[in-house]
Amino acid sequence: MFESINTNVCKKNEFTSEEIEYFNTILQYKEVPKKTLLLQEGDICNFEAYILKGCIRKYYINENGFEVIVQFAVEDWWISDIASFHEKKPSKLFIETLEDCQLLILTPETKEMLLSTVPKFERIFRLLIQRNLSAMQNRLIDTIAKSAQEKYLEFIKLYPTIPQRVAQHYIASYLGISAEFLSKVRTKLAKQ
Amino acid sequence: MFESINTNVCKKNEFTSEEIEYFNTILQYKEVPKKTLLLQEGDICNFEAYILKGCIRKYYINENGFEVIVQFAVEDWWISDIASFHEKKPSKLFIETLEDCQLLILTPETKEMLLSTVPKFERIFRLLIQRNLSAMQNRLIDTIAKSAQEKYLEFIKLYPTIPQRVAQHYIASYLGISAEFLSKVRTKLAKQ
DNA sequence: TTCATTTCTTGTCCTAGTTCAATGCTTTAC
DNA sequence: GTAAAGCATTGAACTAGGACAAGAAATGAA
Repeated sequence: MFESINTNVCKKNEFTSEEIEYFNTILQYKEVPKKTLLLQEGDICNFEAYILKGCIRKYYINENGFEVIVQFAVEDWWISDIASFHEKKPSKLFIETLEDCQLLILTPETKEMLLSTVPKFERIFRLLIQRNLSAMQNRLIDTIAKSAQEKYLEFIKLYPTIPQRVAQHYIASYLGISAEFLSKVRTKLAKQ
Repeated sequence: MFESINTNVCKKNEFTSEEIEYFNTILQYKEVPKKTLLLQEGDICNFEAYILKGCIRKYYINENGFEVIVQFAVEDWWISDIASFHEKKPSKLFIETLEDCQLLILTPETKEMLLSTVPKFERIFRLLIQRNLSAMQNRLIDTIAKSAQEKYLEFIKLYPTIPQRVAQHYIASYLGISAEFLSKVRTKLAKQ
């Protein structure tokens, strides 16, 4: 059960087997059916979830009811609202399972225990956030500088498995274009 | 000279005066004239700069020569390409002073020294990145979900001092709209 | 003070992408 | 197995914002 998280998170063998074992005892296994809201606007996010199996979306609904998908997460990704989790403040986001999911959970308490027991994990999580920030920055740049078609091609190149798993209108919402226009882009591409 | 960085970075008095003093000896003071490139695409970013005085922009130029401003930074902000800095890989970004600047610099070496000597700083820098990530996420959402006028109003609300200091076309580039259209938005707002 | 450079504005025309509505196609739920 | 709901596609009409061009205003350098 822990193989994937151990190889993914503790990649470069900076950890002793005791440390990894401790890490594994800290994690809470959880199964969640599809279409479950793990977090709602206004809640304080009390988890960081590593996905063993399944697919999840994180999204924002603005004052006009307009929905923007902030992140898709599949196997071996983490999902959380970090700001809400760390600062214990109400989230502005929703997190919903799109498929039945198997998760490994850290809570604020267990994460705190982990970090104070094995401080080397600080670095792991900092790298995680850092990579997140880079990815978010690249996405912002693409959102501003690229056409709908370019964004879609970039998306399927970067996340080739996701289009097969999630409804197309979610991808449109992630890319910041209308579902109808994405459909038109796709038929145009198919004709070439 | 160090007052502002000490109150800003070490806010909650988690540090002893020796620790703060050590922090200050680590920082390198630097003056840079306006219109200086601190980082170019392809360089490895070797600094995290805290701005004592001045104004800086960080930007990306895509394959079509299209420019996107990723960040403005003024007094009491940090600026760097974190990904390039930490992973020592070539940057895709440019960083340029817009005014004469006074900076306090961390290099990979001095930061490493700081963190190994006073590990509590790990937390400070993690919080910094975390807030950065939140801000970037909000900006992405606004970029997708808001009209040009809404984005501009949001911008001047969030960063009221910046419009007086930087050329308008830079703000347009930050917002992801053309300079001409921003001008039209502004004249429309002025008429109301 | 002047000439040059950069920035801002305004107008015209154009297009990428939106909105709305209709239709058919897939899932899902009993 | 069928009804209902959710999805994807297509077309027609519309619009926010872009591209280009030309002039005005501001800034700066000598």
